[in-house]
Amino acid sequence: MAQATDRLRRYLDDELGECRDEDVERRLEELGTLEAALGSARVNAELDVLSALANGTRYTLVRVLVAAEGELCVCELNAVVDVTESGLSHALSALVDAGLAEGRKDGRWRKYRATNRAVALVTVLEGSVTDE
Amino acid sequence: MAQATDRLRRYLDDELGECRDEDVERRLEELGTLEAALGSARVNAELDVLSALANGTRYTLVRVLVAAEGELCVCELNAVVDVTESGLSHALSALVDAGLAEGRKDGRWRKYRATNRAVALVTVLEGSVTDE
DNA sequence: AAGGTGATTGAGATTCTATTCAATTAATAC
DNA sequence: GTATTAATTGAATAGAATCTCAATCACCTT
Repeated sequence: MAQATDRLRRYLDDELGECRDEDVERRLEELGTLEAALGSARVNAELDVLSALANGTRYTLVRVLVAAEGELCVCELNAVVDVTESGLSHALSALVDAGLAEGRKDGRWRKYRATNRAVALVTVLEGSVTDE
Repeated sequence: MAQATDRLRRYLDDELGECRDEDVERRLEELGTLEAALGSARVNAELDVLSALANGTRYTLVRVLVAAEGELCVCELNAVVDVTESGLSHALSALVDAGLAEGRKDGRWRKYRATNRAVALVTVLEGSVTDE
């Protein structure tokens, strides 16, 4: 950290024309403010969601559930991803934990649907990756 | 796949009251359509973006760059993440590859900024993870 | 040109993740 | 009750991602 601070000092010296200890302190505080703007708990929550989505199997499931605009049975989802039944169950469980899917029991079948969060994220991803 | 199809057949039999071969075929095709709605190339592109974001170091960088609303020097970014200079460089490189950041050389310093894509995604993530 | 500094790159060790197999739970049918 | 099927859970392993170290490139200053 000390070395990084040295470099920052030289940078500020370059930018400001001069650089005193207080300039470095101030800039470090500004950067810390940017970082802490929303708190690490929130960043971690967002990271959990991103991590849940960042996998081919899980993202495919989310995409299909969003496209379906309603519930799909596990046995149906099994046809769209290339994993074992167990792998599918793990994937769905992770999506539920991340608030991206909801499941309910219907007799001996179990059905899942996409949450609003999933719909919002898929929509933005589609849009933002399109306008390449 | 054959076994999964058997289960799907029993499910459809349950849902429809009866189930012929063509019912299973039709449902499989419907599911395939949902999956292929946007093409795997596009899904892969979206997955690349998600993978780039789904890491503490990189997501923190994106959050800080978005919050900064402008350029930040590598030497400044070094103060907000807890990795070596090398690790920071790798992280920034991955963000650029994913279209989440842009870098430019400014004399002997190098500066990065968030792209519109990054702003859009961070905004939605903030919003969707808030309304828990 | 030489030296110093900012930043990147590639390789390797470590750490995490995704998937499968085996076992278990839950629901229905007999 | 027992059997059968749907789905989940936990443990183990194979594979991928992340980080650091060392070396290198790029730019500025003298």
